[in-house]
Amino acid sequence: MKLTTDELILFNKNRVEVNFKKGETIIKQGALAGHIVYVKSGLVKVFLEHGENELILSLEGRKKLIGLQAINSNSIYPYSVSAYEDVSVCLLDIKTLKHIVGTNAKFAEQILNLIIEESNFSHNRMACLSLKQLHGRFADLLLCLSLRIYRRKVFKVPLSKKDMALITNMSQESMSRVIKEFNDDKITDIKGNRISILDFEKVRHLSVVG
Amino acid sequence: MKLTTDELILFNKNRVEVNFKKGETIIKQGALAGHIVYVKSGLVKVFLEHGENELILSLEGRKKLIGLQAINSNSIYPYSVSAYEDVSVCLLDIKTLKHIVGTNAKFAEQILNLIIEESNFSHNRMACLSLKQLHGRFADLLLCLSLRIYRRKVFKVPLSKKDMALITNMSQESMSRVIKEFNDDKITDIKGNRISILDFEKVRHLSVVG
DNA sequence: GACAAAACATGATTTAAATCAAGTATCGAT
DNA sequence: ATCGATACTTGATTTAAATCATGTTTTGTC
Repeated sequence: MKLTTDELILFNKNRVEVNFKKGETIIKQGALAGHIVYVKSGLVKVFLEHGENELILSLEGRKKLIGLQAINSNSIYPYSVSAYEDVSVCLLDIKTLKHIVGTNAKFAEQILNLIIEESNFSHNRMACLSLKQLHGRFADLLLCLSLRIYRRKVFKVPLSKKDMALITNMSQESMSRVIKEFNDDKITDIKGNRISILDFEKVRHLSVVG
Repeated sequence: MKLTTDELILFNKNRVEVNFKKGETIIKQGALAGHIVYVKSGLVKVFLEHGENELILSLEGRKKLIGLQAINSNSIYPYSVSAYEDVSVCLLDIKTLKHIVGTNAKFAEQILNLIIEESNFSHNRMACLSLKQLHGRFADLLLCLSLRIYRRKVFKVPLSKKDMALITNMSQESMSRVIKEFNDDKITDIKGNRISILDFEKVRHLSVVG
């Protein structure tokens, strides 16, 4: 999503640039929100901490705003965010943002649109996780990486197989088997952390049929 | 959620009251959004249509606003809504609402808060569906009905066992067995469409442990 | 009230996927 | 280069829950 002039002005006034190392926590669920995060580079995961388990809500890459949900009454982050690789971000003071949202209706409308978009994305992910099985879920991850994050058919990911298993809500062993099948069927060519999508239509089909 | 003065003024100016019969579609996913729905009475389901399947996003009862996600750029409803029983609603013209959102920042902020709240609810539901198993999911349904919708421990629902199975994403047969177990263990007393929660703490516990 | 049609219950079987188990490959540190 | 640790693979077993199959109860209709 492109940023508007309003948002760019805001950025230039209040930005603090920070780098996070691989594995570091960028946003902690439950903490009082001090800022919204704009990802300049690197891949991050947005996730719910739920007792022992975690549920990954989304992967986000460059040019994404994260933490907008904390612009609410209590200013508590409703999820955690951590870095899959070294990440560079801008931190935007949440009070400033809240002030602008409360006074500039056009700006508020745009933030609203961003959150609605995320809400729809989240609903789709819910459908993916609860209606599809292994192959469909992995196909969805491939589509997400290829279309939303890297915008190519061949790319390197900072994700281990274990990470991918967590994202698609399956066991590590199942992940291994699914990848093997995709490779054997010439749908993908996945070696180490290099992913090549060979048959995009088949991936899309598997995503649809579940 | 209580409505503010602003919202009430809006209501009084633009409301059209409509009744829907059990089973009727109130909002159709993919359609151009003409209005936002305020539920005056009756239980409705909000759901994604996903090929043959459907994924129930939430149950909503009286005093809820539904369809806020359609206040976005393209004004397309991102989900369907239908009536579990005879339902009485107010329809609010979406153009009017959009206009107010675009000009009154305080109002926009409130809508934003509502959508953020729904977004958090939705994330929790995602966690429920993908991390918990049968008993935990059913416990969550009981908590939702008892705390969010009816605000009592004994209530009648317009839901068949099949409906409840769909909501908790399990088969009808599993639903039967889970209910039997809950009744046998004196956690609930469910007969026909009357639900009594006998041991609230146990329900809460089952919801937590999954 | 009789009948068909749903809704519901329950036991047996099957299935998808997790877990368990045992291995190999890869990576990082010394 | 060696060692240990971690990541990954792959087959065997187990498990949760769906499906299948059948029976029973409830509901609505004429």
